[in-house]
Amino acid sequence: MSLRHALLGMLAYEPSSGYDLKKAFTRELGEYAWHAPHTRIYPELNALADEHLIEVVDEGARGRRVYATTDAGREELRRWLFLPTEHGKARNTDTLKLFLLTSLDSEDMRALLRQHADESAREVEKLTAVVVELDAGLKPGERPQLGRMAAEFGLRLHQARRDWALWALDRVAASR
Amino acid sequence: MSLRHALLGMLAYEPSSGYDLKKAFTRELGEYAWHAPHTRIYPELNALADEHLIEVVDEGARGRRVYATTDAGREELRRWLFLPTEHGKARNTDTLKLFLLTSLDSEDMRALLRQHADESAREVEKLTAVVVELDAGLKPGERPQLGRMAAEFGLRLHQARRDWALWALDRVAASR
DNA sequence: CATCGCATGTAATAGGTTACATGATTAT
DNA sequence: ATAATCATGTAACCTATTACATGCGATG
Repeated sequence: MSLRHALLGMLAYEPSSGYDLKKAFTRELGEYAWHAPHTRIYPELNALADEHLIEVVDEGARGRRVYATTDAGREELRRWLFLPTEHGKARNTDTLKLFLLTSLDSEDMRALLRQHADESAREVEKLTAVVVELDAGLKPGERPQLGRMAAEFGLRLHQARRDWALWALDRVAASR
Repeated sequence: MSLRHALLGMLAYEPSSGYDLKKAFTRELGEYAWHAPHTRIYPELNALADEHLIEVVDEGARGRRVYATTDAGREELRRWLFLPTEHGKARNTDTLKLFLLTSLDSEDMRALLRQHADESAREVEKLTAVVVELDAGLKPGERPQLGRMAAEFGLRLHQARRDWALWALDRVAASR
């Protein structure tokens, strides 16, 4: 049940409406960490509010409700964040596809590795540009920004994926 | 619906029983790519067999059924593997935890980054040992092994995570 | 002959996806 | 006025988790 903690964390970082959160999920968060459609976000917000882990701090036009994490919510978030990593419960489609490569014949395998290397290389380019842009507008002494951390993380992850794919291509070529 | 493709791929790589697959899911596959409990594996195997994407190739003691991927199954697997990566649908608890760091105060944040860096460093050590062992027993010209590819991938991923956490620690220290 | 691991399953519940739905406000 | 976007929801269906359950075969 990570969705509730994602919401708790995002609302602790910055009070937002369900609609705001929905948009955040379509950005960095949905790309690398966690995705949820609005049809899950709204019910979960209502449940969290019922349990007093979040609360309405503002109401706007069109029934807009801005939530923030309560003290109880922050405690629950902190508890969850410090929980040790659970092993052996991965669920990552991209990684799965890389693993299943070995069930293809060599030609298909090379083609797919090439595709993965190219895809990751493109992501590296894109994220490098994002990082340059973010760093240009940085004021010294500011608090660490979610977006900057996320971009750096994505960058390093894609570099690793790209390098792995190139390594694997070499390996397939060598074993002919 | 990645589970069916995970099964299709594993059975294409090597014919196995549901019990064999269950064990594979608790190893590399479940650690990095995809996890499923036996209560999902068996019903899905039955569904795949009904659709003639896999078939029983052997029966053993205690009702053991060994399945293999059919030609139709291989086609479906290939189609899925070559599908372009879907963006913005991530679901990765570890990465989520890294992102939500920024909602903690600086002290907690440093402690958690330290924890993540240590955890990844331990994984790097573990996987380096695995890689050394696998390479020692390698015959030249053998077909690329699932385990070796997986270990290398995990190794590079954890190196990237560790380096990111160390980078983030530096950054938090600098912003004080 | 007891215990451990093999091997598969059902049922209840929780969580996630997709399709459908509605109304308010802002910009053109 | 009209379209686009804001803002939230329900319902049906599918997928996943957890608890419970059973019997066979090998090993000591």
